Amino acid sequence: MTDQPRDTEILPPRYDFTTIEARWQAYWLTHKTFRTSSDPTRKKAFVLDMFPYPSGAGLHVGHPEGYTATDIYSRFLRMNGYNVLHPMGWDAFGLPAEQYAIQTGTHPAKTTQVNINTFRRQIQSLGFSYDWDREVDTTDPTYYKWTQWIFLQLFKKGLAYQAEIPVNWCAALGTVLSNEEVIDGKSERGAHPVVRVPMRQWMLKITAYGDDLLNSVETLDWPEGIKAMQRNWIGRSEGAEVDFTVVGDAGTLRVFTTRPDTLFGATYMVIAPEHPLVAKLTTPAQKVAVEAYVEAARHKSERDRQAEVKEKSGVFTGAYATNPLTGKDVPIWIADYVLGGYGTGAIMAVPAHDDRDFAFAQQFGLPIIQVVSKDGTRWQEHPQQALTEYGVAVNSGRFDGLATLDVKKQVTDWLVAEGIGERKVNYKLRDWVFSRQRYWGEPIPVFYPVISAVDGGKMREVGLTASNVADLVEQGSWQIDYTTSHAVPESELPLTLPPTDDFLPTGNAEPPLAKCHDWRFFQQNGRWYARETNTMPQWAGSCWYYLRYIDPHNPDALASPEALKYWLPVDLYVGGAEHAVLHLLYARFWHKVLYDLGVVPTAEPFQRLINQGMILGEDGEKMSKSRGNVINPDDVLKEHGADTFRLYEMFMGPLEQVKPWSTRDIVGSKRFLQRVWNLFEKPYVDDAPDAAILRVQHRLVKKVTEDSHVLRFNTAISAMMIALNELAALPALPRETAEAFVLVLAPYAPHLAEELWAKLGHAPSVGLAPWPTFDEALCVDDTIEIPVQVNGKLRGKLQVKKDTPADELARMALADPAVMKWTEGKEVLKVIPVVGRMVSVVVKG
RNA sequence: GCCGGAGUGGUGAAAUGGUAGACGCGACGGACUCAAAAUCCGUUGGGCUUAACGCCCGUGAGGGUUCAAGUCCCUCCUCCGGCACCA
Repeated sequence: MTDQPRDTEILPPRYDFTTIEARWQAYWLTHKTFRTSSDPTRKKAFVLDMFPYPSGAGLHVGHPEGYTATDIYSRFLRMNGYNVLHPMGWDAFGLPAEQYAIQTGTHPAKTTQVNINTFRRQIQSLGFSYDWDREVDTTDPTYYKWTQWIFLQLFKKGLAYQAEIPVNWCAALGTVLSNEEVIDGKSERGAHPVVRVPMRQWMLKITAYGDDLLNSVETLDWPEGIKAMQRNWIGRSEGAEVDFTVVGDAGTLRVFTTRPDTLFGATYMVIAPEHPLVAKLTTPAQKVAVEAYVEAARHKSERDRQAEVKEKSGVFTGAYATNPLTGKDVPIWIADYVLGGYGTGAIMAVPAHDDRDFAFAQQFGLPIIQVVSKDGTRWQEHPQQALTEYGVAVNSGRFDGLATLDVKKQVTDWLVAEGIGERKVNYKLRDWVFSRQRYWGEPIPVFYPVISAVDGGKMREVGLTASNVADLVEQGSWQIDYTTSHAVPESELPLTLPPTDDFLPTGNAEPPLAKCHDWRFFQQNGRWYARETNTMPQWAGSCWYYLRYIDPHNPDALASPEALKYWLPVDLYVGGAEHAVLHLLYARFWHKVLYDLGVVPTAEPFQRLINQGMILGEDGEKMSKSRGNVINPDDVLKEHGADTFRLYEMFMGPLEQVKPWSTRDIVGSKRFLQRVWNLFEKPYVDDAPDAAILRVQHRLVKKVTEDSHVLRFNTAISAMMIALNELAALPALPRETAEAFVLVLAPYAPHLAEELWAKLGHAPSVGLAPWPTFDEALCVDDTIEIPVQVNGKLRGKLQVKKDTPADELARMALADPAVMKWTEGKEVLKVIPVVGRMVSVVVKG
């Protein structure tokens, strides 16, 4: 082994990816090869990745998948003359850094910087063509200045408000979570228990944009599934609110229904346990039972409630209300299958035509009256289930025989005319709980007056320190007047986080910032004020980062209007489907607010969206530490190099598809690059390629061009492999063909392409060289093979000139011996020649 | 239950309604080598066969449209993702 020195005269040098990749990565960085600037004279493309949260675990093999796709696309567009904005940044506020800080005592700012550096190094080692001068970091005060600025615009428009509402409190995380962050009654992060408790919170009125967010979903070039999820989450439903008069009491009980046509079948009513009228409606005889039920419902977790979907629970209040259509009195029940937070928190129950009401009525023996029928006939027996589909009205007095849609309209008209109801649209979407009781987030730029608990006057005491004020507030002799919120003046932004070491949660609902007295309390014109100590959720920074990329160093605006006009909207946005609701809905909301303010010129931020499919472990399961099936990108890079890694991830299958990693298969991509290297070790000739080689070349360029346009990178790579297989057989390589090959390879394996481009005698960078062209006519062989089918089965093949006309094809097909075997003695009914494609013969007998 | 998406060789996959399985992996056979690795060449959907020629079957199941269906239509099954007491 050791006594056999490598004979460099005979063996071609191996493809040395380590040296090549280091060389070109350094070149691109120092020369800022891919730096971008606005240029209104050029066509633009904004190609965006969902920026990562820089976790301590480092890059995952899932990250490079989307990043490689956008990088190939960006490089492809650049070579095709586009001015491409392709940036990267860090979504660096958030719970994990803070959790880590709590465990280790390391300040989150420090952890975050370390993690960002790791991520940047890893991302750069993949050779992506980002414009690093545009890197953004959501935790940078010059960045979050504008996050706070946007919050102030929301505040001024009345879209940010405080409310004392039941929120999703997660004790383990020490913070509240938005509805979107709670999955199955547990926190999205960490799966910790979540309970509903009332707390003062900052809210964003996303519901004000419900219709807008819903309607413009239609204009987006997004995957159908994501659009459906957005529609679903917004959950618009049209119906009516109806007043029922409570018996023996002048009051009314208002319900929301989407089926006013079934009012005749409303045989009882249900109010939520949280409903404000519970106490008033409950009769003395039922008081004990109702109070016990309400108390039990309050202590049920979300999870408990969901566990009993099949089994309903409830208690009769003792009260009755009058059905306005039938005039009959119906009992009012209280049950937790009616949600306090949706509609009016009360329903009219129509057990015959609603599954939930049916189950409840069955369980408690309440009457079930059919008022809709599929065919006009009535049930002869007790029904087994509710009929929820539309049909025609029965048992509905003057509406009998009318179709459901007509009954809906007429009943609603009647309710409106009588003044006991109105048309109403409801949304599942709730306002966004925007405050978090954590340290590592953007401070909410709001403050409140500190007032005396004794006389309510504003404090003018002199000679006090912030600590004194904190003590007085603690003792309760002074109070913070949360009802009077003042915005921090825009000129004072950013309101920076105090650099405290005491960032641990307080153990109760009070945020860590409350402990920073010198930051929290300040005096102005002799009066004391207290800053808001809640911070913003992680989603805030990611709601608008794509805008900052457009003009990242602008000190006077989040971005200049000219730059925004040039670059918006994002032409391609690639990221994981896990952000289908949260990030994409929030970002769209902020964008629409900014659009209404005239800050951004488009109604939607992300015109086209693609979700890359998850990369699974080799066992076909989701990668996770506990399964031990995690592939570390650093290891792959070290062993195979960045070009191989990129190529393999794209060759695995369609971008959108979920696919398992295969350590075995990746060698195929590496072999390909090695063989490309070997190909360019051949001598070059300057003669024009002959027709056969020219055909290989033009087919290659055509296929890669077309597939790159539509992001079908797997088939583009396959086309390169096919071309390589053909060219590898040649003794020498025509220069023209060699150059075309390097150029189409460049977006996919950029390091190797730069190396070969230099080897061909060109100056860098191949990434900025013009894309090669192809001639459709040169892609087709002069003679082509035409299959002949007889009765749908392949029976023969014709070798013909490519332009052979239809009648000639038909004649040749019928004269072909292989075909004649199947037509002999049979009647030829029809011959269908398709020029350049095939001939189909139909025979009988 | 509802909403999305997908079912093709041993395997990742490919196929404007027009020769199903390109390309890659693996496997098998061969070359090179003392040998191995690497590399190169060949074969590789299943079955039948007089095995050179050739035939039958085959894209989750069943129907339909068409000269022609993996592709379009209907019914069903399975898997994946999301939502789920929202009246």
